[in-house]
Amino acid sequence: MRFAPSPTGSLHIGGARTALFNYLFARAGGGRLVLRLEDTDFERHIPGAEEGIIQSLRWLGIDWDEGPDVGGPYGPYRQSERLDIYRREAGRLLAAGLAYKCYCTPEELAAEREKARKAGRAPRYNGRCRELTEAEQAAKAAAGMKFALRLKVPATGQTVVEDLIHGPVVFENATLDDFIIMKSNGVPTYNFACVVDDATMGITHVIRAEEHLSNTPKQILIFRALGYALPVYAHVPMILAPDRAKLSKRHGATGVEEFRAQGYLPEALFNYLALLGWSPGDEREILSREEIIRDFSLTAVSKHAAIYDLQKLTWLNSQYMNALPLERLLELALPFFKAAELVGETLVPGEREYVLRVLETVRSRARTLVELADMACYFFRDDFTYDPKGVQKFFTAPGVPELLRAGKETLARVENFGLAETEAAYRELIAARGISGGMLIHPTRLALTGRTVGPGLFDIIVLLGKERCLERLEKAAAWIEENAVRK
RNA sequence: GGCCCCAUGGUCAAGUGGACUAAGACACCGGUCUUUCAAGCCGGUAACCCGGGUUCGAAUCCCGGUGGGGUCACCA
Repeated sequence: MRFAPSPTGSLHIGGARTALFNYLFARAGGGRLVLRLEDTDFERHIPGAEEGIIQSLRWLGIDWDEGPDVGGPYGPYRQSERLDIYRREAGRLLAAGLAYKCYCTPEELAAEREKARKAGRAPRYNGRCRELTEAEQAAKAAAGMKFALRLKVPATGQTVVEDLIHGPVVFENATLDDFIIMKSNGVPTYNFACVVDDATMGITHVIRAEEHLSNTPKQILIFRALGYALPVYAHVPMILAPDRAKLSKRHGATGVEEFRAQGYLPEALFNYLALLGWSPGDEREILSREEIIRDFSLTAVSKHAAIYDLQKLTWLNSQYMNALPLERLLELALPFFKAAELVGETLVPGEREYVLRVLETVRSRARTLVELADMACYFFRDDFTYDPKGVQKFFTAPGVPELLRAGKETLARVENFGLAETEAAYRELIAARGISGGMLIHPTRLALTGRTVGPGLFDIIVLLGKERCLERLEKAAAWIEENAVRK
């Protein structure tokens, strides 16, 4: 099987899901997966797109057995490097009389189409050049006119696509026209290059998005003309944006790279994408790569398009954030921590252990790595500000600075700075003052973190350590006095 | 518009003629836990597009509507 993107942009989740299904099918059935770049349109070619696509696929954990970057016995794997192969195959068709030269200009054809559209007819090529005599052809060639190659399509009969997901899909040949297989610049069109490659690369299964279903009869006709055996087709349903339309840039972040930047985990996206159009048939939703590979089957793929749901992806992401080994989470989170300048380029001795402890206490609250870095912020930096709403709520009562200093003194006296010890000390202070726990705990959290929400207070206290707690409590007390916060 | 595909809650999705008084998940709502916020746990609202057939029996099969999507390039 193969995944064949064109380097005209970044990999969006629709393409990623198609790649994923190819990958799953290959790995489940012991087949080979080949990555092929369809880069015959040099005008839409975007420099760097190929690298971006490869990077996105690898980040997701999808790998392939043959491709432009890893080589293989059927290379090259970029269509732009296979032009001689297409020309050779096209030459065969021409010689066999299965294709012919068309001297019509793009302008003429566009005019024809416009006329057909106005007349309410389907725009079809009229086959004008099909019956050109030798003499007429020679004349046009002598005049230096450029030509494209068209395939002779039978005017009658049917072409049937035997699709693994949809079953047989029948197309009337009469609805097709003599389409172009080689452009006048000597470059093949998509359908032709695709077929030649699938045939010469030994592709047995073509798994692609349903938008290609209507191309398939044309490709089958080319296969037959060339005399190659047909692959098995499976057209997977499309992924639609929440407005039910095909994915496009106006739908915001739909690229794999963007999800990555927003702090989604490859494990979560992999799992989510697999669930879009496929299910194991039971109630399991959180599945490992191995489970998915083991249970995946094309016949279990649904027929209808799916609308992706960011909320469910986010939920899955949070599930993975909580279930992954801490070491793995650290690896994934580190780039985000570095970007937020919570840690430096390299971790100083002991820092790794500290970060792991932070992750452990914070991760159940974060749904993405971006949120994680944000929530971990005050464990690494002192330069936070106090949440204004929190200030209103917890810093305005009279006596708060004094209370915070009392808390400071209390903590200062704790010998063994552990969870039980610090809490016991604080509870004692609360009891001695005859106040409710919240009256001390909330201002303390705000003083220590700048926030009103977060992990349990004593988890924070212990993790920050005595020294920083005392500093921050004093700093907050002074801040309140300086800023004369009053109700 | 022609051709093609599709149709179970807002979304993903189980279901392949009787086990359907239609699973499960996300989201939403309520409760519980609690120093806050999450997480967790418990519970709730919510669906077979419509109309005809076939059948003892239809979410499931057939036909027709309707709706949604895709595609109609010397793009891929």
